[in-house]
Amino acid sequence: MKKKTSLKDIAEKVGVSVTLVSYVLNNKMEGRINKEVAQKIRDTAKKLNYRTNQIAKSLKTNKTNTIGLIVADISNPFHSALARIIEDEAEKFGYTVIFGSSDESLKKSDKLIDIFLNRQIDGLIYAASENAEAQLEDLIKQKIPFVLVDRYFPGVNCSYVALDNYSASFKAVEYIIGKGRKRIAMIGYKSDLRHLRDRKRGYIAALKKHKLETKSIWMKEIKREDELQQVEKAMMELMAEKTPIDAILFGANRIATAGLKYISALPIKIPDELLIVSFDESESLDLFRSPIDYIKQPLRELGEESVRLLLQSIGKKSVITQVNLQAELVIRNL
Amino acid sequence: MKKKTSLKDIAEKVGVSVTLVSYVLNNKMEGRINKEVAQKIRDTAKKLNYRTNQIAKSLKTNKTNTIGLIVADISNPFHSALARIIEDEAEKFGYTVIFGSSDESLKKSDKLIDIFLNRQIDGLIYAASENAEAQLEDLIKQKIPFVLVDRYFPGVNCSYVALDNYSASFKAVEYIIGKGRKRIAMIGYKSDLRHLRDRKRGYIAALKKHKLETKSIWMKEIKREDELQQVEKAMMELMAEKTPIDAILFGANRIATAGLKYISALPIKIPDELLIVSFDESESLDLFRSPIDYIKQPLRELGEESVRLLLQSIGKKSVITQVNLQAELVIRNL
DNA sequence: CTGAAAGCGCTTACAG
DNA sequence: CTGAAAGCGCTTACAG
Repeated sequence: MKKKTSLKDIAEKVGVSVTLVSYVLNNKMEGRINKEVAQKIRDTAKKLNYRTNQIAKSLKTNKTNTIGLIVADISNPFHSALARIIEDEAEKFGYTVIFGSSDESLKKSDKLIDIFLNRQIDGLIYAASENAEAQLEDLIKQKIPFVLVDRYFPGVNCSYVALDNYSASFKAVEYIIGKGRKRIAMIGYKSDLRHLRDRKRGYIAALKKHKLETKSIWMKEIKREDELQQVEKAMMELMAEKTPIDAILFGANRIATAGLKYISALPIKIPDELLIVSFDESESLDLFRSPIDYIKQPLRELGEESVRLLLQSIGKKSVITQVNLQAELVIRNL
Repeated sequence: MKKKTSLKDIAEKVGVSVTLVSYVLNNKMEGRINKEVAQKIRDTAKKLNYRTNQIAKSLKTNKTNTIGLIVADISNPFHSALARIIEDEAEKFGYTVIFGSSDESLKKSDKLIDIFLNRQIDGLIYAASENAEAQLEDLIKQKIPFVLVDRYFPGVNCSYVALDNYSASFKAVEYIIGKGRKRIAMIGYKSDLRHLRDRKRGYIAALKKHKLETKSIWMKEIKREDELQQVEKAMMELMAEKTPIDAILFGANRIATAGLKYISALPIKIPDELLIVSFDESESLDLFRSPIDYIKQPLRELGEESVRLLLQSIGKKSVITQVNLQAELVIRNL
């Protein structure tokens, strides 16, 4: 790579000081600088193909205009859709995004945070995983600006933007009940993550409110490993009962995809014999035999708001804002 | 944010020079440094919670250990899956990834490249869009290490890792022909991008080789805007013929998703009346009435190889390597 | 075995 | 209206 041109190169060429070049190229002291000199500097910069060295600038200004984004897995459609929105919103404010996938592992996220902090990110948008409390407290102690997205931790006093998972779940189950279903199951992840627990709580609460049966074997909790087999097993158990279930709520997009794959091989009438509602959008829902109802997360708001909150807390004293957005229930079987 | 501890802080605390601290923390001159002093430096670094300032280091070493990744849209499953693989592979070599979505727009990619270069990325992995030739020549002229992924440009002499799209398409159509189909259509994007043209060429070539009819109205080219409607219109036209088509090749995952949505409302027997093959994997293919055959891209190789080629060309004199990987045809209807 | 010093490419008070 | 100079936090030849 040939040497890049620096402010000094321009200064020498034009015959002025580096200071002046810096002012002109940054549009500072506009009124006070000789128009002609300024123009000459600009022309020369263009001619020499000058490019600001952000690294040098960052070192001096202590600002990198970079946001770190940690999600569980960038290849998960939910996360990549979120990433795209965050990218666009960040770009509006002159920020670039570096990203990493934690695979829900504390160790990996620790490592990512470490790398990101070494790189002097201005702030972090973070879909934290289980048992991240200590890690988050540490970020707070270090006064690193960050905003949680999608996830939240009751014991940790920090900003977040997430779904109101309890209400979303509650609403979905009430809708199912309204359709006359009585034997309603749910498959969710076995996890202490609050947002996932809230989904389960909403499910139970809606059943209780309407005095419907809540059987513990109807609340299936699966591990993330071998998702496909786990969901399959859960479905089999649910269908094996003498009086089978007549509705099911899938607690996440990947569970739905796995569940639908299983059901697609079965001769059940959907939705007549089994009403299905899922969390999150996904292609699978559209292309199943009959379109599946789902709980639509306000992705755009999630992404945009998390960027806005983060930028707000960067620099300024951090006001803690916690947002739980409402979901929309998308009904396709009328 | 409270002041971070620097090498100087450690040096003062221990009572040695900054030089020495730098050496120790970077494991340089290992044999030549007093063990005890070294240990003391390490201990103090840990105690003061020292964190390398990568920005300062980068300014000095002229290396950021950062890769820029530009895809059309990070929320497209194909791209996000690729991004994940690139992330993991880059991480193995100590690189972090910053990303941006170009939306197939030259203007946006120009802007992203500009931003990335200002940030002194060490190299770029780029899924370039139409008419990018001049832009790429410019990168070459500036000696920016970069590798194209997924896309390639016949006139541009640079490294790339992509599918052998011609063969993939050819193979898929031969498979269709082997199934006894005679009236085979294809829907692809209207685009001069070489990899997309190669898919069309492979389709035509296979038909010709087997002396099958090639009707121009069977080769539908749609615009990326209003994909859904465009595909719908194309499908309607194809189905409207007196003797309808008996097979179709979808030229990309989004086209397949749109096409399947349309077909799912139709009372056609799949695959008996219409054999469907699609480029790329996607959930839709699994959950359609009957699983859809597809051309599987070697995503892992694409991602890993692009990182490897890039790292190879960073620093070293760039050897140009062009790779066209073979696709795998995944058959589900036996 | 260790340190003083230059320098990476910027910004910005300060002085004139 | 303009410039000399310090300094951001590192690395690294050079000297001893």
